[in-house]
Amino acid sequence: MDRNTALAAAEGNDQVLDSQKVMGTQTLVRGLALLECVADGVSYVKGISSRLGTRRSTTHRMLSSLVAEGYLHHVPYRGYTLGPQLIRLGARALEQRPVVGIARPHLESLARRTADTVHLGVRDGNAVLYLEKIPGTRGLEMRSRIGQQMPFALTGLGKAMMFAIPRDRWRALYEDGLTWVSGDAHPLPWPEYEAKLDAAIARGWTYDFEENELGVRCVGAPVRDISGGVIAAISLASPVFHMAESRMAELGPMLRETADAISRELGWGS
Amino acid sequence: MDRNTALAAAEGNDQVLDSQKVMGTQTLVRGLALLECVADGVSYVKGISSRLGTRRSTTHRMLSSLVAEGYLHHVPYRGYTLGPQLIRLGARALEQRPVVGIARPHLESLARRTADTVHLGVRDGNAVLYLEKIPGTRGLEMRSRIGQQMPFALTGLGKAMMFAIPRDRWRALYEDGLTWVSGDAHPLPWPEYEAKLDAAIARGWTYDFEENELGVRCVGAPVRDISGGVIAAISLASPVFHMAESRMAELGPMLRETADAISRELGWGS
DNA sequence: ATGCGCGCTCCCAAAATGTGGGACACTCAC
DNA sequence: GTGAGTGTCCCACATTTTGGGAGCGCGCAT
Repeated sequence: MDRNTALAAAEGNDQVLDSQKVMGTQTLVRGLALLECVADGVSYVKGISSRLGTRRSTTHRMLSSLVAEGYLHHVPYRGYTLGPQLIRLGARALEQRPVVGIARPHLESLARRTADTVHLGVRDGNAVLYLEKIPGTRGLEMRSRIGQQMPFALTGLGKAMMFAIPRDRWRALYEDGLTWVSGDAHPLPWPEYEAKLDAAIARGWTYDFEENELGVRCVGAPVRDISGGVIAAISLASPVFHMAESRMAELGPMLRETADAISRELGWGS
Repeated sequence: MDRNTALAAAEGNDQVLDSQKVMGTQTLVRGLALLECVADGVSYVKGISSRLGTRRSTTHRMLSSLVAEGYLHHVPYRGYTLGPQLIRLGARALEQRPVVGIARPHLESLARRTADTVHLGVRDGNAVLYLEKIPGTRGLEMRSRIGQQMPFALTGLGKAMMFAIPRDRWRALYEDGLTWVSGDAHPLPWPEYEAKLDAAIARGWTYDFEENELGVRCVGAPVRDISGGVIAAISLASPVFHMAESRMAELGPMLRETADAISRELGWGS
């Protein structure tokens, strides 16, 4: 089955075992892989079938089904793009996360008081997934978007969620984060990173000094649920100009209070 | 296959033939139906399998695959919810629509000048699908959300897109819209509806007087692309209090100009 | 203007894939 | 406790999927 090896190779990491896993749904899994493929901008049959390792006729069959169900949008001879059903389901998926609805008013209050950009994110594998964003009102827009992923270890959000991750896994996440970096980031060297994370845990909130995006600093804090585990994090971000170290130190407690208020609504400490 | 008839009925229009269509992807189509099922809040195995018409073991197999791929989130003995991959793909699907990115600055400008809620939507079957929303700054929040659907014929957005729909299909869309209405809407009777739509076409923008949501009025205008066809629409909405008829008449031309500016960027009239 | 690559739509035999029945351990709610 | 329902196996059967092929049409590049 060269298809499986191809898929495993495409996935890149420890998914090699995955391909062996839940068997009995080849068509379904292939269809989902096809969606990812289109999500990555591969919009023509040839590219898709070569990336999936399926023949043209098989690929066409799946494409037609996905188009018929509204998961793909199709313009003949112009290619395939993600369809309206995915927009709908994506919105539903957000609604179904209790933390989003509960956090929103708290985040709005934070945004009003600080004028900075507010984020809510959860862990998704080795990434942070943004669930909510309230743009700052200083006229300088962050590039982040709901549904976007960022390296877990190199964001204020991710570092706040590190609080609940066993120390022996920090290094792996840190190393993974380095593989994401483009030009405009200067991550800390490891020993310093670890030390700063320890300090953040003692303090109760995290700092990010342009480590992920040049010119942007942020402050983050973890959100916990009824089990006491960290299930999300919030952050405040702004251009360096508005984020002097002294101001960050003032924002920290505010972040932490907001995060704790959300946590309490989720049942934390009750 | 009663599942297919149910699906076809849910789709509403000429999809009845569809169920016979693209065969050879049963597992994929079932898996997608499963996602919709979970999206509708059916989160337990029993409910899902009965709605899909599949046996427990088959349902479990699909569920496990979807969880493994991140399309579903699973808490043992607590049920299934839509997963992070759908949030990601939903966001990508939005990015892949050129109209969203092109319209955004125009919509932001409109929002700043009017302080009302701005919407961008496209047609999705018999519904309007919101692609963008900029909340008004009058403190009164609309319930609408990106990714949400509304009855096509009963919204300012939908009526603006009616401009390009052959007159002989208006009635069907109107009737379909009536099947959506909850308590808080008073749709116009048909003859009046048709007359007002004619007037709107002559004028170049649409009005909606609380027909879809009680207490909310809106003004809409169509967006065209290079082909000249209407591919989207924009609208301004606010509580009745801020939407006197006189003000709506002033907003109309502004809406139309913004819509046309977006259309031109999409290649309209070039 | 012409050609070629590729997209779209059929068909069909072979076989790989998915199905569903059954059994057992476990969890949760009543 | 008890029972309904979930999570996890296994396996023989046959339905479903596969992919090769052939034809037509579109559009890009030369």
